[in-house]
Amino acid sequence: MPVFALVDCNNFYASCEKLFDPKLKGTPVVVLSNNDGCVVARSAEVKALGIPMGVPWFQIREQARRHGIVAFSSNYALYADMSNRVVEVLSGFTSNIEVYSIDESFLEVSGFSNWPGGLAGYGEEIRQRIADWLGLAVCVGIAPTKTLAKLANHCAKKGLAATAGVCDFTTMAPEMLTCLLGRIEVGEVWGVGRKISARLDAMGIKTVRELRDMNAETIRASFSVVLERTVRELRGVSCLALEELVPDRQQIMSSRSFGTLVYDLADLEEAVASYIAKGAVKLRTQDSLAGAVQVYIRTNIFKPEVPQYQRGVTVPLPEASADTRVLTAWALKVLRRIYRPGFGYHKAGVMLLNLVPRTSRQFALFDAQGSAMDGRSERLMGVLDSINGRYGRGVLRLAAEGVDRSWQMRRGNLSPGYTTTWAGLPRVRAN
DNA sequence: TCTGGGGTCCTAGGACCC
DNA sequence: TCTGGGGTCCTAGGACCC
Repeated sequence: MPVFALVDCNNFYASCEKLFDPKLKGTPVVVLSNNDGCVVARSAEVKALGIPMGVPWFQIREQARRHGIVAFSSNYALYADMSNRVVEVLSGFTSNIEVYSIDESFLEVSGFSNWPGGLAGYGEEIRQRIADWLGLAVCVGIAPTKTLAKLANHCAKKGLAATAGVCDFTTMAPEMLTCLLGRIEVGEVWGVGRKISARLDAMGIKTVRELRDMNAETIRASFSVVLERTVRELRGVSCLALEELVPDRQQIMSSRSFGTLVYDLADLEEAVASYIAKGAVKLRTQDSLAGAVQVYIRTNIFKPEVPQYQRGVTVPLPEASADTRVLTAWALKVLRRIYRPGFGYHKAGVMLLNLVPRTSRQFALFDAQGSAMDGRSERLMGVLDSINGRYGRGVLRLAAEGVDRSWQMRRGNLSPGYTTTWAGLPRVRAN
């Protein structure tokens, strides 16, 4: 029987920002989405103020000023680096890890029940070590299924039936657990989102306990096999395994809202070329080729009073490729086809689709001279990636990506790259 | 003035096959 | 008078996650 521990960082992005600036201790901190659009992370102080997740920043700016909230633009380089450090510390506990998201990992811990203090003691040690070594707070939920481990983590975070950030369902008396699940809203369950919550609510199912006790076949008939699996997991039947190997992406998306409205085709071309370049790096990192490219552009959907236009078109490539030049040429061809002058564009994006492993490439029938045959493309892209890997992303790039890039997103309150750039290293002064 | 980005999985329905 | 049964593949749309 497996036992899962879910380790989840508290207020992760906000905690990363606070970590390197001691002055922020006790200060309410939010982190904003790209373009400084929405609130995507809140420190404990901000949550206490009742500011909801996902709210547009401009709507609460005045309120934030009154409460002295400090806002940061997203610094993904910092968060990704701290995330890697957390995973490294966790790797010291067990090698059976699934890195589920930037701030969460599942661990398979059935072998550690003899640990001093049991699995809860094990969880406590994880918490302590991450706090000591990285200065970050995490909560640990332990249970026989992943879905229950998520809920246990929720209890640990909310202080429900848990001591100091660890909650272990495996040692809890069944009546206790039932009682606890009866106090948690069904929408907290992993896999139950807004829509399903509303439908369950209409059926009179409001708590986790009520969902757990539903007939699984009924749930399957009225919802789907996915929710049926959730019900079984809530009963302690493990249906979801630890996924230690990260499968290759099936599609790669790259898109951004612009810092200001974009009217010119030339600017859109630069943006699309940049997004392709970014996606192509990911593509080559997983050693895949794209068999199709999609490009889309759209005006600002939040401004229905201005003329609206949006269009996206997918082209299959004659031969799958991971060459930035090839992908860019196709993407620009699509863009020129869908572009309509006179609109203020708010966002553009590209998708790399029909991905296949490079080793199972299908050559084009009528293109014996093609880039695939000579290996020069792969060598060039290899050099491109290694130079950018060493000197920074975008140091070497196609001219199509532009120089001025007036369309780039806003990042007005970006913190330094504390752990990722030399100039950003924190300084410690001894008095 | 101002509203993120990047993914996965499942299902239903249509086209097509023998 | 009367028109089957069983299957695959693809796509679009909808749900979910962080």
